[in-house]
Amino acid sequence: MEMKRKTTIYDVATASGVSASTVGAILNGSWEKRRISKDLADRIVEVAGALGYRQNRQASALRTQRSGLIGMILPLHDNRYFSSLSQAFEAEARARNLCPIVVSTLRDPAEEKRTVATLISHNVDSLFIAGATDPDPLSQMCTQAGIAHINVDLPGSLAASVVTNNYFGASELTRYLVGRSHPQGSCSGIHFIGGNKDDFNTLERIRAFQDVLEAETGCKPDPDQINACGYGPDAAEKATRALIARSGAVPRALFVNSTIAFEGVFRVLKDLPDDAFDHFSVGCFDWDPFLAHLHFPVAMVRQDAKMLIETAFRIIDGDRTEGAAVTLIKPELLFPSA
Amino acid sequence: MEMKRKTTIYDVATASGVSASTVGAILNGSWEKRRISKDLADRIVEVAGALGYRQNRQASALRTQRSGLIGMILPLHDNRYFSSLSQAFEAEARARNLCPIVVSTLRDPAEEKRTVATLISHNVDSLFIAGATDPDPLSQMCTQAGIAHINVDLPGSLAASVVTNNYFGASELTRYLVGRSHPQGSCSGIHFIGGNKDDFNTLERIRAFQDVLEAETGCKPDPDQINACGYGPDAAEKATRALIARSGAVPRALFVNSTIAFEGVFRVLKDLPDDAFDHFSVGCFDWDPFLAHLHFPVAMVRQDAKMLIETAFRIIDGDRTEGAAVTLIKPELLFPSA
DNA sequence: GGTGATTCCACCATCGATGGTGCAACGCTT
DNA sequence: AAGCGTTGCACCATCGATGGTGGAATCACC
Repeated sequence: MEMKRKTTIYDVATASGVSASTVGAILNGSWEKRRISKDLADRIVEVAGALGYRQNRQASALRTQRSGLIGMILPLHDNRYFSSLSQAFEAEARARNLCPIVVSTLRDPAEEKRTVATLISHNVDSLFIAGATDPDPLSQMCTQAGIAHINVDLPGSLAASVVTNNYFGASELTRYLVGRSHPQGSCSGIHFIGGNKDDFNTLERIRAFQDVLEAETGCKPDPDQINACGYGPDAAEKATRALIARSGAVPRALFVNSTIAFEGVFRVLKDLPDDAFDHFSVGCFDWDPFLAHLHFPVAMVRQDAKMLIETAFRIIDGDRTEGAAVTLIKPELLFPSA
Repeated sequence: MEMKRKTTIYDVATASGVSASTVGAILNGSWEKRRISKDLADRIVEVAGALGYRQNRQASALRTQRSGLIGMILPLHDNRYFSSLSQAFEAEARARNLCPIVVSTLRDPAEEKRTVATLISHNVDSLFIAGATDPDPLSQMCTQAGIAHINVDLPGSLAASVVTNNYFGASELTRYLVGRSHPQGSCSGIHFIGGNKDDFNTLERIRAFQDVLEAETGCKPDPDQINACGYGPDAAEKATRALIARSGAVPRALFVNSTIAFEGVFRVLKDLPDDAFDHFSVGCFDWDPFLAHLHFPVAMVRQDAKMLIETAFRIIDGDRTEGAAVTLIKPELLFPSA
């Protein structure tokens, strides 16, 4: 069973007494076009099976300029939203008979460039740039290499983008929070926590937060009600503690900008007395099944990973590099009915 | 900026008036061995940069028999444990200058085979088989193709394996649950939910559950206290409801066999009155940050993804295909102190 | 100046699959 | 039987990078 070298079409050819090109044509399905008899085809397929032949994709790719690989970069795997992007990406790739390569780049622009360079070297047939902190240079690299690509989750200006309608989701979430807050005329005590101000999505959500707050309460939120303290639970925890320490009380409402940030916020909230939540409501942009069932209600905005990916594929398949259109995908709103 | 064909070493060669082999040697770092002057090397590197040259890995792979790709299959992405395996795998791959390909196979043996066949076609330099329902046939495929591989998370009999010490983790978790249950002399009312009886890990955990239950209470658990109702929240939810309906009351303790199953169990528990948890304890094999802070305490066993992957790499790097040794990795125990 | 040792680079076959092209062999027509 | 169209397959160049080998040019030294 041990084999030093993989069996090639030449092995199959000599083993069955036909030419390698014939074997190749049969094994890659183009045998009818090459008018090879079905009898021969069947025989060769059998021999190939017996010899354990498997196509060498690099040789094929070298010749045909198609690798059969499709790449996606994203910030990290260990996150419900991003891993559901992976899952959806994979399903679509599989349906197209492509081998998915999903690599996380840890929100590091340098790592993003390195990774894209690697994927280009491996000749991915197309590339999904998801959640890249700096998508445009990546677009340039792809364009120069002639690789079809698309931005997902975060828009870029040099390629088509498919992103969640953050403004819509954040507006609705803010509206929900304001609706549960008293007194209605004030916007103080309603805070935004998490995310990064360099991040387009966060900016959109902040914009919605501010707009809705002002529209609903008639009061312009103070800058220190908005704390884009980064990703990561630790920063969010610290920010939440500071918030409570500063105001001396629990805020009226919190808009938490990711489940990751929520982890940190939660470390604080879980220790509060139960009655602290009587006039306090919390929302989270992003979804986690357990958040629906904490000892206090949490409103969530769930991004539609499947639709994001499907839409992106539809655009890439269409192959129209028509500028840098941005397609918005509506998120799902999961608000406690109580 | 638009480019129809990627620039090759030949383009760089003609552009700079040297031979392609010289360019190749310079661009892949073997120029010193080939005694090429540093002056020339510098000049070529510059030209290559200006032309936007990127190595064609398929051509390189075809020639050198090393693709620079490394594969891992796993059941699914959208899960904290598996996605942390991905994350750890990627870090190690990156450190070795390999491009990681992680593909989920949805616990489907046929999909596992198809995926491994694809990865072999792409000539991955080595393959991690994580959580495969049927690892041995995959081992055979790899062996025939001469591809180094290793089982992770679930052991196989044809290759080295690195798996969590499930028996240890489940023993400790069961001991914890029993220790909080009353009356101490009985084992009834302590249930195991989730997982699959075809799954080695589940079997190990059940074995530990039974052994510890018997050792601690002196009573052999009834078969219907163990319900490996599969993965997926829905089945677990149904099983939990049935359990409560059957016994007419909340059980004394639940051993939930994954966070996914926990989602289902939780849908039931969250609706129970608070005093239902007075004499009720819950444990979950696998970790989730939010589980630590529900309105009732949850003991968790956290598998050490980083150590699993690092150990597997160490074995693969060592390259000793010494039979099918199984290396056990201790999980972390996260039990509420209260 | 001649011989040998270096230095530095060019030439060329090779990896495996692919597809354009060439060409026997066979069948059919008149 | 000559002419012509088909059928069915073989031949061969090619994709881009790599590394063994050959050899021109320069240098050292007697």
